[in-house]
Amino acid sequence: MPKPQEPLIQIGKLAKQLGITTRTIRYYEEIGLMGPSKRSSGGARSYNRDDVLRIKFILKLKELGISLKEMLTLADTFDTYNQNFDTITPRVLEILDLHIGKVDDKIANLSSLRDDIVNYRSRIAELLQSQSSE
Amino acid sequence: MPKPQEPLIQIGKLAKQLGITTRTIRYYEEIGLMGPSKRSSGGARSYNRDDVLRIKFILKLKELGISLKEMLTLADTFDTYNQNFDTITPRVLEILDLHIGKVDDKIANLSSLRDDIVNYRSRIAELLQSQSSE
DNA sequence: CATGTGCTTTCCCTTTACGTAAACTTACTG
DNA sequence: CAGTAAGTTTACGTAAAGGGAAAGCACATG
Repeated sequence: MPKPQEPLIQIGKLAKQLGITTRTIRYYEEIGLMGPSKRSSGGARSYNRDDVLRIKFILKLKELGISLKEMLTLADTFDTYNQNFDTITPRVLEILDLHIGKVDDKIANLSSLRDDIVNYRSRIAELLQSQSSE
Repeated sequence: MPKPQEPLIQIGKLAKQLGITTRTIRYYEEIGLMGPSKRSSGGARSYNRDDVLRIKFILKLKELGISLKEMLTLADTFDTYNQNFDTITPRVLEILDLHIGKVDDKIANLSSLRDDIVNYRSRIAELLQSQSSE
């Protein structure tokens, strides 16, 4: 039986929806971040909800500063993990912990830098203030 | 009179101290992030405390994800600001506010992503748990 | 049926932030 | 004085993440 009609979307619409270009989506497939996409009868790529979620996830990780290459090794591990659950999962946990640590570090750095900038800002604002009152 | 002996340092030592390469330091000068460096009689670059601070600041901004090009425009604005204080300072405040906003956004995103990862992690850990108890 | 729109692949181009090698000085050191 | 370590400039190379153009299908539409 034919699958219950999945909502499929074409690359152009998807790109517009995500605010990226079609090139980017094809690029992610090209380097193996996406796995070969299903095609319509005419050969056009089509994406379902899972595919969309995956791309969104990639974009999120990217925004975080994780490189596409790093994502690839993560993806590899997850794929392996699908095959023999027991042995590989601890490794996945390790990787996740490592990334949590990295994220924590980044947050801390950003916060401290934020403070620096705020201080800088108020020093300048004070200067302006004292000037105008003379 | 000769300046009170400033502590000067050569490029190699400085690079090692900062954990970067000499190429990087020369590159920052090359693109105008650093201004032409003073030279020893032999022509070797030498850096004082201010120079070192400046490079450290650059590295900090870089770690934050600000591109060298963005830093250049920031530097431009600050340099202009040194010349006619009154007119340019509001613009500097604007830029700083803008960057504070960006940093806030990044922190928020990272925090939410951190939560995602942590949740993911505990779901996997639970799976492992329930498996081993069967 | 011509035309337009959106898709396809292939291929070369671009930017960022340096790496790296070549060829040459300067300065110390045995 | 020969050697070596650290510096110099010039210039080409590289990895990452796509951009953009060319040439060709597929499908809808006046």
